[in-house]
Amino acid sequence: MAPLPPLECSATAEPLARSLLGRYLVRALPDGDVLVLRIVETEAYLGHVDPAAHTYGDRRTSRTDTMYLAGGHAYVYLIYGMHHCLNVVSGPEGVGEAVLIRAGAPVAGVDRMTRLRGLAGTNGRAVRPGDLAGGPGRLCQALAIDRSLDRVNLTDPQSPLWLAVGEPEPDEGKIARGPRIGIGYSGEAVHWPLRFALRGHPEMSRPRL
DNA sequence: ATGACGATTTACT
DNA sequence: GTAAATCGTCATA
Repeated sequence: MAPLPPLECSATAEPLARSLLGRYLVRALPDGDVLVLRIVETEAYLGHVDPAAHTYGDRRTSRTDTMYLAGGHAYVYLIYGMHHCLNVVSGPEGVGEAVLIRAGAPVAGVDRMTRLRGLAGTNGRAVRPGDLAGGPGRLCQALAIDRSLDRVNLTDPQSPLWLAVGEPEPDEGKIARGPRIGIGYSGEAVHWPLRFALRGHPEMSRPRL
């Protein structure tokens, strides 16, 4: 699979969030296993104008510094003291925008992802759609993504985590949008329709679009 | 130095 | 439906 052209990530967050749908996230583990997820849900965070973004008002801290890198780098942070979230930095260097990867459909390495998620047991319980990577924290756990991958170059196939281009982009009609999840603190921005997903896809997080 | 809180998930009533 | 888990980050002092 071909890597995502770096130029595409210099787009602003909103169009990038749409164009990442249907693309592939490739995780090369230290032991050689390769895990692949097809991206089915994203959210755009618009930077200094966006009350929901970590970079609102151009806030610069040691954590948010990553969001000001050039588009195509990974921004990984810890949330609620226990889950990680993966973002694709967007826009040119110096602009604090990013796209949160909210859900993916398993393509390769399902067994390994199931174990990483702690759903392996022999206790016959079915793994239902969305259990593996239907949510930003689940997705990171399924791909063994943590802070050590912060600032990785996602446009380089040599990286332990990178973005690949596979099938042609989905039709606009297959893309649904709605308000973002979990940002109730952000005033008017609660209503901004910056969440994108492949319409009705079973692996997306709740509520489904 | 301290306190409040979060771009979530899970288990339980 | 509600609540607990759990800690780095950020603002205030």
